Amino acid sequence: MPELPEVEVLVRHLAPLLEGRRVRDVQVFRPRVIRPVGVGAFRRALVGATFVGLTRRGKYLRFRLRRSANHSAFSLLGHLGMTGRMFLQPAHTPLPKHAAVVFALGPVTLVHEDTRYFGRLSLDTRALGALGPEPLEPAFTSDDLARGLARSRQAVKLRLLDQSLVAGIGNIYASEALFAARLSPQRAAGKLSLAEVRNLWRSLRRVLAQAVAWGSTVPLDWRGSGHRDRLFYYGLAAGAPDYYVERLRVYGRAGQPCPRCRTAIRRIVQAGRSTFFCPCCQR
DNA sequence: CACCATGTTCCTTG
DNA sequence: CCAAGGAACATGGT
Repeated sequence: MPELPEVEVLVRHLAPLLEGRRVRDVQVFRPRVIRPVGVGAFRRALVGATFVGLTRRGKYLRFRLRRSANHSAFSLLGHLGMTGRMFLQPAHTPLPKHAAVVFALGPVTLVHEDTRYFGRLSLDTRALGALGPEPLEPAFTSDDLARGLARSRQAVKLRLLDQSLVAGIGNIYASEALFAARLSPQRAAGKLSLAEVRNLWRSLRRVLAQAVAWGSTVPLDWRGSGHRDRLFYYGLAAGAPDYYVERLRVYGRAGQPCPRCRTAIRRIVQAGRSTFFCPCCQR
């Protein structure tokens, strides 16, 4: 799925475009995507409501809506799963093949499309309660990370994927942060020294912040229908130069030279998922 | 046909 | 209680 940086950039893009728009209609093409179950209740809750805000929490998008000026706002949680996207398109334009849920907003339509339908749109926000701290917030300290890693015999890479330890890190940025910190993904989390944890904490924040900055700079094709590439999840805008493509340093680069020491990047499998690292730099 | 894929949840086994 | 592994979800790319 899009991880914290991709969701953050998407939220910054969408928030001002949604603000003040009223939901005229909701079409649910894939009922399994919505929570709680029940297309009727879902539509009744949303049709007529107005978007008043959009923020990110971990990998979730949190839409805020209001039914009228004297009603209090409520939340709609969005999660993009592995292949989900959200974008606005002009009303009455053809929907993508895998449109799961569509919000008619008058002149524009908000599309949640997802080829694999692992994503969710939910009026139940309890999932947020299970999330750990936001890694880019000042409140997230190296001590928080240390506590999350302490006394665990799990590999540090796997601990970083635990959303209750830190929210928003996925398979790509776990590998990238460990490369930046020069730590082996296979190290037992609880055996890292305090200095190593601090270093990982700094690397994690730097890698995520740089990815957000990069995604905010690169010209993206937000509608992106049909694009599926490694370019920050959405495709490159038409006509944009292609010098943006180099970005990830180890993820997906098995066999290629390490950007630091030229040793071949290795791919291993941890808990059924690929991890990429430099066996020379990362100890 | 084989294997791979930016995620989460649930189940079983040790 | 914890950890590990696998399956499920579902579709497409190589």
